[in-house]
Amino acid sequence: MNFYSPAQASQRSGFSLDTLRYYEKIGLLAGVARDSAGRRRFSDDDLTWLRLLRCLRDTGMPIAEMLRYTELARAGEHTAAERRALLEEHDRRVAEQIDLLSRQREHIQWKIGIYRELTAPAPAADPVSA
Amino acid sequence: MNFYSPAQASQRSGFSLDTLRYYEKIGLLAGVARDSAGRRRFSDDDLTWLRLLRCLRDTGMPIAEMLRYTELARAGEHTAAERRALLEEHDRRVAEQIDLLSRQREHIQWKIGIYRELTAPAPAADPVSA
DNA sequence: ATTTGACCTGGAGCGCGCTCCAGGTACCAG
DNA sequence: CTGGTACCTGGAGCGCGCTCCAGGTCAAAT
Repeated sequence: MNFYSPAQASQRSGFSLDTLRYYEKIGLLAGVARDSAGRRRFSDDDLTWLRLLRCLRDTGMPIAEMLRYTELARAGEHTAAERRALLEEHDRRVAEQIDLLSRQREHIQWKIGIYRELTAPAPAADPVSA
Repeated sequence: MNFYSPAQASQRSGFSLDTLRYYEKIGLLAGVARDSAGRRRFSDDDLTWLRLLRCLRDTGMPIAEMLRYTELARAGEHTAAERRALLEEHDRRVAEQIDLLSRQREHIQWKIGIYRELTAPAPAADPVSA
């Protein structure tokens, strides 16, 4: 069982110190241990949980929904099916998101193509070289 | 040369009426024609421009940067290289974004996999059926 | 003994991107 | 003439997700 200081947890999770405190405050992160001076000591489990939160945030899940998931997780094994459904739903949205980005990216690249023709030979990607 | 009412422009662009007015106010959309009563009449060119804005927004470009692009576009042909650079930069970010989403999606799917084993036979995707 | 630095708390503030509202105008239908 | 509807304006307000701040505690280093 390793323990991590707030600074280490921040670095490993990619959340800022303030965000870690905020997440604990709103209930996304519970039961973080404290040392005698009241300072947080994050466990490996905490970090694993943070990695999941990071994943959900990165993929655009709103905090309210992460909270829902968190509460289900805390409620016990019998909520597993619901948690699974929640993640599957989210996964579908992520797939759509990727799809939209890919399609819009084609539009961008088509536009870039127009500029490539317009700006002719293309003088390397260095605007200062001239 | 077709013209479109605000409602039509909204529907075709996917931006709300308020957003269209807002975009015009901040300068993302300029030179929209008006009828005798002062109502906007969007042209095909306006809609083409809106489609580009929609594309940039969907891919996460901040408004400040769209504004920059807009100003370059208005400044004339000689800014083409800079506009191209801007889009290429954005395209790279979009690629990264897609990449991140794809990687995080794997994490989600791995997690779903765990729930699949946990919740056993999987009773079709219908939480009400039981 | 004091300084430094990492951490604590509660609560205010912020940046973004809209979204809503009040109050008004112009046109069309009955 | 009366509604009704679609639009107009300027400006206030909002939801989200942090982020910052003031004022304080503790422990190790000098």
